[in-house]
Amino acid sequence: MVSIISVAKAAGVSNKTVSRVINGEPHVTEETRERVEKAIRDLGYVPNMAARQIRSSRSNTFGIITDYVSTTPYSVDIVRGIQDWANANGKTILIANTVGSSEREATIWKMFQSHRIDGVLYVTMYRRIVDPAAGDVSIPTVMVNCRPQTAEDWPSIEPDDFQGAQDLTRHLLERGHRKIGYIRLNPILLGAELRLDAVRQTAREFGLADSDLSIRLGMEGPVGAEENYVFAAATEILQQRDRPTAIMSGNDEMAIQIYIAAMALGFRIPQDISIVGFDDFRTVSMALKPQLTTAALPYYDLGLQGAEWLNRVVAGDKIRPSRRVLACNLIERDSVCSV
Amino acid sequence: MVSIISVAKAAGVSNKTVSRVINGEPHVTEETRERVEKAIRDLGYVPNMAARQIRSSRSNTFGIITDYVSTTPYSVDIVRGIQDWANANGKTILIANTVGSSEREATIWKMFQSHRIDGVLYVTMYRRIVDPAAGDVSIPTVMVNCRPQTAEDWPSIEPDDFQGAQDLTRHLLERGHRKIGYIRLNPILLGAELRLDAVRQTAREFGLADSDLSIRLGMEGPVGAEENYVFAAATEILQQRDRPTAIMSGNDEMAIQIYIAAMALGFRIPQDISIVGFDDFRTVSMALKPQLTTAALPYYDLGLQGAEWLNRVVAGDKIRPSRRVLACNLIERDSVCSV
DNA sequence: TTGTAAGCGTTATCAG
DNA sequence: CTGATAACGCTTACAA
Repeated sequence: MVSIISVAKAAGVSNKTVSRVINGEPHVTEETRERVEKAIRDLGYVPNMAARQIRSSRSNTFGIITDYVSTTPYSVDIVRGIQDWANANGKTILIANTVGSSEREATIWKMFQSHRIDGVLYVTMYRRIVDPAAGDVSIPTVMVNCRPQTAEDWPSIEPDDFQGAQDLTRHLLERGHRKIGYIRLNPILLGAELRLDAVRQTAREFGLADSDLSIRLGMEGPVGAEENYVFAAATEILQQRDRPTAIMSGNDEMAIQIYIAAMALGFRIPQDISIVGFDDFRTVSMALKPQLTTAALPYYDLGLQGAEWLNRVVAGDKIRPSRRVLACNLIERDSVCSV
Repeated sequence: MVSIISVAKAAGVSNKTVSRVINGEPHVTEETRERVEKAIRDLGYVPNMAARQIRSSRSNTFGIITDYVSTTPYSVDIVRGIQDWANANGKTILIANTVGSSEREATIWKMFQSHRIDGVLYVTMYRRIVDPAAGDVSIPTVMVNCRPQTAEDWPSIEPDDFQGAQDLTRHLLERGHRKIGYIRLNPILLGAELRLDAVRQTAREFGLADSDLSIRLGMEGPVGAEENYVFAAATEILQQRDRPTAIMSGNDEMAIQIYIAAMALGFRIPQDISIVGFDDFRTVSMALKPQLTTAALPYYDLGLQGAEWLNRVVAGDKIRPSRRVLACNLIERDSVCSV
């Protein structure tokens, strides 16, 4: 492989001068610079990151450690956000998946160490509280879509499930819906409770009685192997005597079954029954007919801002507050109408 | 950071001996080994990959260059397969997305070079023929889910769309379906033609006339911004006088609209109309009610075997044939019944 | 403005 | 079986 020395020879200068040109340092004649640049081009020289790192002891690399994110369809946008930021800022990204194993997690931290990673983004697929097995390792870390169980040593950045569900509920209430069905997310998920609370609270603010809300459990059990009650729950809600005019789904995926349940009973969407989702998982929300009104999880921005934040932490900034929350914007499509 | 030298001092041996222990080389007394290992543990020593690489000139790193794969829900399993292999074999993975920009692609190849990557996995989200802008760079490469336009310099590994569609068609024909609707994938995709050909050919083999097949275009236009005719096409097919008893969908996602179209017309699935998908995109195929019978794209194995293959290429193996194809297995669920 | 020399943490070579 | 020493490609410190 062609090294800085061959370039120096070809250009008739010292290796240090080549280094200066490569790193855009000042104090190089325009003429020398051009000569060096020509030599670089002619020889096809590409700097060796490993050598650079070993000397400067900064790897310019961030690690992403995640449960399943990068291998699961749901939250890939977090990774995209991180990559875009890294890309724009000349950082390299290393991704590793724990797949839920804490043994594997320990291995990953070691691996990160051996690559002398500058910082870590700890990302989870579902928003949740975690207890990272970092062990003795101390690398600057920012948590994305999750937060630490114990002390707030590490900054975290999360979606605002509460506000998202609030907006969605208001959207319905402002369109005259006074009886609303809600099919709950798996209670294991942190978002489940927040979303449900928001629905309840907002309904109350608009003067609804608790009995105006038909709340049913949609899923239950360990993530990836849950029991699915959505279809049955939707069917039951829709067959009530004084049935709701709108159903809120714990997420977009569950909305598929609500659509099907509604149609099986002969209801038209949205004329007979309005439906909203949550997440804006587009493969579903845009494939449904009519397209689904939902609240978008700010995954891309979570990743982008998480990376940016980590960069600041690595640089030594002490940033407050150490917990940040990003809005879930309402995406209005065609599954809701006024009553 | 604690280096090999501090360990050597602590253990009272030379750096080379430490190196031997770390790399599991022979010719070290059991006793010496233990002393070194203790020192390593006590000091929390972790080898520096960059230093190792600089000396041995092998990075033990593979690069994944992809259009959108790792940032898009569809084919993340390819990446998972690669990561699992890498993980089991002590390789590091660098992922970069071109997002379709060939300018960006050139940058990525440079980046890979500067990390002295051992090999590249060129992965695409949809199966297609590509023309990699590797430029002058020559790193061992294996193509996954795609193949080169020109010479077959690079090995490729792809799903067998033809066989998958064939199995699906047979599955229907063997259950007595004699009139079949087919809603086509976007013709831009390589899989579209293969799947359609398989359907036509298989139907003919079973003695069906061309008129027994109702073939309609489901999508059209640039990927990511296509026109969607699925609902209309399904509705039209189902309203024919002598309507099909089964509809095959170009993929699982499109099947959502076929379900909805069928239900809107009052058909029950599968009693009145059987439906099959393609891909086994589980967020859809398992969320539908009844769950969708489909053919599974072998994404995980594509990744796993692609990585393994690349490893052999890097090691200098000349492997024939240079094009490999993996089966799309039929996944039988509940959306088909016999007539 | 440019060059020399040392050193980063490893592995390779070869001698003991 | 073990160790001294060179070498990898680069940056840093300092000298010219």
